[in-house]
Amino acid sequence: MAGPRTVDTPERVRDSARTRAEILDVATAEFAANGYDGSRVDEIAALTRTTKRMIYYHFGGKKQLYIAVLERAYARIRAAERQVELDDLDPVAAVRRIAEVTFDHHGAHPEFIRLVSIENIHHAEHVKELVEMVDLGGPIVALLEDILRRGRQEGLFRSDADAIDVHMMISAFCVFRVANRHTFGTIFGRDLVDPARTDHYRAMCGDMIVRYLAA
Amino acid sequence: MAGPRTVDTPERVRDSARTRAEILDVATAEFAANGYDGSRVDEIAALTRTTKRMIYYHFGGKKQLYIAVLERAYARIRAAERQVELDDLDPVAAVRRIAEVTFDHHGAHPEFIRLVSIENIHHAEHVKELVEMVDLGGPIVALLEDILRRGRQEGLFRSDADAIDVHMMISAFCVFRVANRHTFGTIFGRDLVDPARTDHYRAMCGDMIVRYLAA
Amino acid sequence: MAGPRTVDTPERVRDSARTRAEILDVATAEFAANGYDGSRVDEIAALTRTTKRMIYYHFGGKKQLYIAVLERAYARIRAAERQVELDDLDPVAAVRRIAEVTFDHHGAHPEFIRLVSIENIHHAEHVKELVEMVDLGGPIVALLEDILRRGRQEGLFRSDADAIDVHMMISAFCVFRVANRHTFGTIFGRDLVDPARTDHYRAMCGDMIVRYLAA
Amino acid sequence: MAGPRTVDTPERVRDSARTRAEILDVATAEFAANGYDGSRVDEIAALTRTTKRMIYYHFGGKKQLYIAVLERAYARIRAAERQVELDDLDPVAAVRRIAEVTFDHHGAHPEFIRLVSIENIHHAEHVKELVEMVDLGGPIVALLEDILRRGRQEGLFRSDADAIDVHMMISAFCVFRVANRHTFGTIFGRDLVDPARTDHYRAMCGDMIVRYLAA
DNA sequence: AATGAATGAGGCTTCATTCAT
DNA sequence: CATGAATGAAGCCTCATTCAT
Repeated sequence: MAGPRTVDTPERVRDSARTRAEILDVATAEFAANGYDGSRVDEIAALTRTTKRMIYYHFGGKKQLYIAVLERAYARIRAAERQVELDDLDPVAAVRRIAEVTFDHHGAHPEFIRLVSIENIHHAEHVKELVEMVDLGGPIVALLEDILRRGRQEGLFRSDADAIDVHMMISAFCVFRVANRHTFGTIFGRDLVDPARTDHYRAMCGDMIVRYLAA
Repeated sequence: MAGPRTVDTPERVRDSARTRAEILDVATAEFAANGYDGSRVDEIAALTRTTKRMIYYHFGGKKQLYIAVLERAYARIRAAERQVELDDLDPVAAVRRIAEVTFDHHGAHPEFIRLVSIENIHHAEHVKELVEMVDLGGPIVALLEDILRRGRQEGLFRSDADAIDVHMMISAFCVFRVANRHTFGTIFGRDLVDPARTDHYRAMCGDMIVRYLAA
Repeated sequence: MAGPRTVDTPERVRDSARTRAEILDVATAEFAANGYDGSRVDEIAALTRTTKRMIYYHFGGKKQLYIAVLERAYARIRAAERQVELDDLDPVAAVRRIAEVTFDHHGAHPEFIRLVSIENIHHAEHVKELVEMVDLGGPIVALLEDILRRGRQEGLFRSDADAIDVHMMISAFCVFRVANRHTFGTIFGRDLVDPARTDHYRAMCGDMIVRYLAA
Repeated sequence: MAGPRTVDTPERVRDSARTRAEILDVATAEFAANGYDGSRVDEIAALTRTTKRMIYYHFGGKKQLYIAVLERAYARIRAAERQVELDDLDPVAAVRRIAEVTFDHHGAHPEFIRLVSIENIHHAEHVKELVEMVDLGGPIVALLEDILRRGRQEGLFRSDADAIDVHMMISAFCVFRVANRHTFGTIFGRDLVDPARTDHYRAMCGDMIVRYLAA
């Protein structure tokens, strides 16, 4: 008699995870490229090795797929923030380091920036669902609060410095560079993500926040 | 005593212009609210006193209507920029004034900011068409270049200050506050456009650019 | 007091006729080019120096305009047939002459041929209306009957020769050459209306009918 | 005893093919009846057991459906031509047989003739696409060339006889009878496809080509 | 876990025609 | 005779989703 196929289940599971991941990859690219309404379930399926039915099987529908895409994208930037090492840096250098990490992450992940823009077009309705499950903002705010406290204690930072404000200013610069590169480039003839100018803008971002915070 | 209707624009013409304007108003709101793909020509027409057919008569189609909306929105911010008066201001005050005008315009016109975000989702393809007809960026750049030159001559500004960069930094702050208010507010629990915080952020924007530029 | 404008009416009338003629010219070209359903009232009007309103004023609507076009086209071929002179020709030469006149007329008026094709697509519904007003076929049939009678009497033509059949055979050849030139040319790589081959086909048409009729 | 369903084509596939065929049947009738522009996708769908959506699923659009209709119609006449058997016929009889086969095919397939007329209204743009994929004219021309060669060798046919010309003359007669029956019948009061006259016209067609070719 | 076929609602666009001036 | 604006019906097409196997 044939023995039971004990190895079977794990492989199926692994295939399942792989299928999910592949769908998420393609969907991320599509949603980032075309927006939510501009993306097509058919097209996403066609770019996958699986079929459209699988999207419904694994995710339930277009909207849930989009949320899953968003969740994974936010998870990745949280991971990046978690890996910043700045224990031995003085407050000023630490803030600059955070600005640079944000700058580089956003530069490296334009599709994430686009997803955030798309989310805002949709009044963040999907992120609202995410936030009920995960704390997206806590870590970076906690990090900044610690640095700012030290900086204020040492008399290096202005007394009204606020962690969320600082994060906002850094994000504004880093997000705008990527999110608005097309209109800005078209109108002003300057490509904000031109590699030749990356160092310039990274320094500019650091200068901006450091000078703003100076006591 | 004033006579009746001194301007002799024929009724027809006025009605036509009014119809166009009404469609543009509604379309601006719809496109800003739902994005390009998320907006419905039927819905735009329903919110108008005219019919769907008129949209095609006056504009030609959904895309051309969207471009017309975009054009009018950009025309308005150019008009706002043109009205800034800063002849008698010293360079530092002038830059701060420009930052504040931008800040206030964007705060007052969130639908414009949303249209710009939508444009970037579409890789600025429509703005590219606009730019072939109108110079959207020239005026503000010229204005800033003049101020920066004066500031550098007086030793007030850092020597590497660049007009387009300055405009970018100001825009980043002012655009982000409005464009990303939903995700930011959801994640960090802070409403960036809360009227109670408007003065704070306007000052923050001015500080940011003034300090960045300081020699 | 100003005198009455006595010369006015005649001019208006002449302009009216000219307007009608211009519309008919354009409409003939359009209907022949695109078929009835494929033609656009807007387009016809745009190609005219008048406006769309005039089409409705002068003709009543698209369908009536089409009928007017058809009527004028048929009137012209009747005129051509009327001008054939063959009193002094023997029956054989006369038949050949008629074939050649038909051949040349159809070759010179492809738009007429196309209108006839279009009419057949529409089951000749409009020609049926025309026929109630004008006798479109009588003249040519009478002409042929006369020739055939003489030919039979002289023992030159086969005894079962029939005028309508003869006209049909000639028409088939002359109409097909023009009406089906596009599919035929595409499939067989031969342009049936190539000027270099016109003489060849004209002779072929004459041979065909003369030999068919031979006793 | 016959076994049940010996061919194991899956149900799905058969259903798909049946759906396609049903749509093609209906579409052929509609396009032949109303022309391309006069036909309605909605109407075609309504006359089917499937829905309008399926037309787009299986064919892609109205135009592609029309091309598919055309392709099938041409495939059928090629098949008819292929089945002519005339190995043992002398050249004269062979040419007459070909004329008769064409005559009978066209008489039996008026919808094909109408499609060809419609194609010519559209300047054969769709047939041009077809011709890139299939050789529509080659077979019949090859057949005729062979017969003409034999006839010339035997001194039966005139020396300038050309295969494409012969095909054209036959086609002209057979196509005209069907394609122009409505205008011709209306104008001359004679129904060219009246069954009572079929034999007469078939013989007339044969006579025409045989006499034209005679040495 | 996978697949081709099917579906219904709704999207954008176009047309012939008429109205007000 | 002339004109720009307006209309309503209807056309073609696309989408997210589900069914049968």
